Amino acid sequence: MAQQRAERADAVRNRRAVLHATERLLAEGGGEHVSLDRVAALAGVGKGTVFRRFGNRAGLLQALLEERSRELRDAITNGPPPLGPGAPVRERLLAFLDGLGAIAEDNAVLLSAHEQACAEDKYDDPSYQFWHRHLSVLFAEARPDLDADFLAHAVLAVFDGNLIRHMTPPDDPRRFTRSIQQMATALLDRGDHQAVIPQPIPEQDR
Amino acid sequence: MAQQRAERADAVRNRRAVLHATERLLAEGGGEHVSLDRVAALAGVGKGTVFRRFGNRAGLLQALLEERSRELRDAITNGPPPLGPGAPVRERLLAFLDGLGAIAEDNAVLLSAHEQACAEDKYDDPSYQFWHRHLSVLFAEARPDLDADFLAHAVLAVFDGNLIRHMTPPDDPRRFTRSIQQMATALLDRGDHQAVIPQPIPEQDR
DNA sequence: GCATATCCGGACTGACAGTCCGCCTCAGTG
DNA sequence: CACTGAGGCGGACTGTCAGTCCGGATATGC
Repeated sequence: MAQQRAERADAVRNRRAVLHATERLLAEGGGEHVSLDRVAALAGVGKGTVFRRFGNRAGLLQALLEERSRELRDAITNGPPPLGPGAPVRERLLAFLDGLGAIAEDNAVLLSAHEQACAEDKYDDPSYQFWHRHLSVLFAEARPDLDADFLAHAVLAVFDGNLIRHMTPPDDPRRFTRSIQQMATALLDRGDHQAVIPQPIPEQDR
Repeated sequence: MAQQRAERADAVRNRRAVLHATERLLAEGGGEHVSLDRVAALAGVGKGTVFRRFGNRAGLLQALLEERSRELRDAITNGPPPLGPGAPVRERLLAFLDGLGAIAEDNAVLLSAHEQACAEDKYDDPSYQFWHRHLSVLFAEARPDLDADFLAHAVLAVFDGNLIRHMTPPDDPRRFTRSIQQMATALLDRGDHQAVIPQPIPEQDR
């Protein structure tokens, strides 16, 4: 039922080659220069093969993204706390943002290219829906007074490849993750006391 | 100095015609179908004219967006409170989000098309920088303990045409604005009830 | 009127996503 | 091994689009 017949050996080989070629092109040139012609050429396969495997440009990039995030997905579903079930909401949320932030920082170019290719249907992508549901549940639990569904979308909207590249200085590759964790923390804190430790910081002008 | 010579009358007429044609195409078809060929044809001008006026696709859409938001920009800089200077931070932020939210809700398709066309250089766009600076100043004042620069980017990241279309039900066109106001409010509230002295707001520099 | 700086139109180029179909190869069978 | 056909393969082909270019038209100042 899962598969009537195993995938043919050459098909498997080609799928790997295409993904690998895509990685290489993304790594060397800017994400815009990754045309499917070039991917096919570098992978040593025909263009038709790329489309048969991945459907379209968005599908190819999505497959790559999925590969990079499968581990995190599994850890959230089945792994030990704080990523997996069982930890307090706050710890779980921070662990999740740490994981997703790392992936995003490491793959900002891929992320940009994917956003570019996806256009509308980004929100139907199963990966997106997984992250959204996870965040949504956490927010709903911690802040039933807010619109958790919206907050989940809002947090994910910040995982924008271009934005990440724009705000990540070379000497501080994890600035993005720290900042979004700080923002999420601020969102979790209700009007009542606790945490955050307000730093004096008199004021900042720019 | 402002202009060595006034713009020629036909040039002005054509610019209007092109912008108007773009509006019409955006309004009837989905944003993706607004090719510059079509815009030129509908406007009754040559393609070259469109490019001479607006530089490229992104420039055209940006011009349209700027037209739709000029009023809000002016109100923030020179208008009366709560949009303009003088109101407490919280009121000013909510008024701003109300205004920008309305524009975004009314122009979600245009917004999507612009994001698609802009790609990287969205963050260099003067309009974007204006909104960002405004938000950044407000956040810095209300929450000196947080990363105001990041928060401003994060809030603007949520103004995504596709996201807005995705989450706006036909019977509640202002859901987006309400939700983002709620989120911003949550971000302003410090964890403790430490008095946030409502300062008379000196003004913003630059 | 006349001169010329400016603008106009649309043919042209190059690049790309996605399709199609005849050929080839793998893998299962006897 | 030889056979066979389902499925995979390649790359030519199509349609579309952004952006360029230049000969010709025209508004404007004198």
